[in-house]
Amino acid sequence: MARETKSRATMHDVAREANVSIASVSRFVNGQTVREEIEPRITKAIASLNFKPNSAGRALRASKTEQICLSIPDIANPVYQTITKGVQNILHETDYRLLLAPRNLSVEDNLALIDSLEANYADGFIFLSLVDHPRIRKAILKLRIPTVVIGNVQVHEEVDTIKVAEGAVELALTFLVNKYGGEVLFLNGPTSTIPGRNRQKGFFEAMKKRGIDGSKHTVEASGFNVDAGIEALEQVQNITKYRSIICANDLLAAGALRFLSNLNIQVPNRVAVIGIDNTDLAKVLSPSLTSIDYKSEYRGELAAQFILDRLNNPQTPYRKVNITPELVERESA
Amino acid sequence: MARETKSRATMHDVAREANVSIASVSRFVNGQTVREEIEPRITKAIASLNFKPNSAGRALRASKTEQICLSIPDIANPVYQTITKGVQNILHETDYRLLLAPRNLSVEDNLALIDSLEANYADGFIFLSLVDHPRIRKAILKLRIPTVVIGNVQVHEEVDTIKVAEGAVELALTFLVNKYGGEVLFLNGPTSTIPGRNRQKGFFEAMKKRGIDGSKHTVEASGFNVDAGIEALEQVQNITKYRSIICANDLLAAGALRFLSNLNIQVPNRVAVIGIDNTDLAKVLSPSLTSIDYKSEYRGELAAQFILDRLNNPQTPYRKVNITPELVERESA
DNA sequence: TAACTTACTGTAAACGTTTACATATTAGGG
DNA sequence: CCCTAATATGTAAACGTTTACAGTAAGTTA
Repeated sequence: MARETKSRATMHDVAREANVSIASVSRFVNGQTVREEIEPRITKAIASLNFKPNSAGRALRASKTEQICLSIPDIANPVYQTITKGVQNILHETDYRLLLAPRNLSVEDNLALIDSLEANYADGFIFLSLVDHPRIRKAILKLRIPTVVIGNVQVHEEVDTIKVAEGAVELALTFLVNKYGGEVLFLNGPTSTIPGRNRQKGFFEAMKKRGIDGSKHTVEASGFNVDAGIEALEQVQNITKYRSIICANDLLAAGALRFLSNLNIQVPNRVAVIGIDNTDLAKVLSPSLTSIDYKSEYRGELAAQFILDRLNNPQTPYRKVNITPELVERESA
Repeated sequence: MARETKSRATMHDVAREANVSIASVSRFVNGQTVREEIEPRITKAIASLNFKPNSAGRALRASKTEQICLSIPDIANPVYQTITKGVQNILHETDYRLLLAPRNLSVEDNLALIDSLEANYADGFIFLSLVDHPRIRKAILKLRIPTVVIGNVQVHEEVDTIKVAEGAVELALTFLVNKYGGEVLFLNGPTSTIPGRNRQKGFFEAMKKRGIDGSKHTVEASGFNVDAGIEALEQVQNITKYRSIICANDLLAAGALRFLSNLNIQVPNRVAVIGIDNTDLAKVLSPSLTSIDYKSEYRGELAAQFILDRLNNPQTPYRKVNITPELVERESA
């Protein structure tokens, strides 16, 4: 029982069948008007031959692939899944397909990916990286396709950018100090990453305002994941001297909750916990996690929309969006 | 400060620069051997012109896109994220790119997607759907590209298939009855879906063996998500007459934990909970979730590998893999 | 009716590769 | 040193679209 073997019908076949030129078929397929008399002939031929325009042919001639490439550090992290979902929400309404680039953890990963885009397999690029490097910035600026950068990469120039405004950690700190008083611990991710650096900076500055040296109240996990969070807290002596913990993302916060639960430390009565990102995870944890909402789905939607806008009109002025983070209160604080 | 404007170098340019024919450049780029004398000339020309072969040109001529399309019902579900990760693990080692199709919840979604693949934008297709329909099965069989079906769709014929063996629910039931005794409630997802039907069938059969009518102990949620799980349990009268709950996936289980925690019902002391899928979520919930491992990452890896194998050798015999589910014990049961 | 505009159609070239085929070069054997 | 076999190269034709251009038909105006 062999698979259907005869090759696909081409536009030529349709043209012959409809007794019309190939140019007319192309125009019809692309939504231009054709003489009333021939339209049904084309429609019929397309249907009877089950014609679908070959995307490679189109891509080659029109240099449009109808593909958008999305680069994220790690698909295992809910925040990137949420961003991906946002991107999909928008692309779904269009003819664009989503190309999901593999995890880009190192500078080399990123450079290789950006470089590969020169092969013209995508019309647009949404870039989201944990790491930052002059060569990455340079490579992005050299790209010939519309690019949106999500995150606080220092790309000053002609690239659409979607950041989250500073002050998220300050927001958390104020909330915790007002509500509970006492000392606050900051459970950060690796400071070798962009969010690690930025969130630490935010914490230090917020603490400084209160006349405290933030570095004495910070512990750095080896990654932005649950296990790293647990391990980092195991290094902290006398955890209960802290009234609350700010975690640099929801996964670290999940680790913190687990760690505290193992020690039978009540959350939030004894120690309060707050996360950052407000991913789906936050609702599901127990106690449910108070978290700073980074509006990830919206950021994804925005990024996709920016790409589409620029594809439609390359003259669109470059946009720099600053998302305002918001605290979402749940049980853990 | 305009973006780099001169267009990309083509193989022609490289050939001219290296003073060699375009065919030689093509052959060199594709790893065939060339005369020792000209190899450095080509290498140098490629570097100096920063040449990257245009993927549309290649795709058109060689009819190979170097893209694999993955279709999943919903990227918000951790189990599909895990499968996606598995696919990425394998593709990452190759030159293939991953195309993530938008959510395919309805029969129409699926048909439109499968149909669109006729446009030849992918070399292979990994299909994973919640719904089943004769037209879908027929459409899959008509596809001209290697296809792997993940899940219990009834495609008997020439398609690689990766299923999870029946008996997962039986496994859970036996475990719970042996450990706790008492009555068991089955919190299912929609029976309009494939997993909903299958898992229900598994439960009914397992109960029948014990002389019990499973339908009296089943509640059906409106979706495979947390909120649907909570809502469904709210309809159950006197939940504490059950000693344990089997949930059709981890998200429903998360809903169950939340529901029980709201009622201050101790898990597992009063009611035990078990999930299916064993996603990352299971470890993070509190209490951590005992779950039936469906080896999702592995299934993703397997699917990708099957595609690659068939692309390398179309004669590869069709494979039907049956994954054995395993119970992973944690705190919730 | 002629002249002009408008609206559509067809021809043919182009997009950047790969590859069949013919030709040129090199190596090997006697 | 010649003949044959093996290997590498170059030419040119595809792959399936889109689109500039020229041409035709139809409609409008005077």
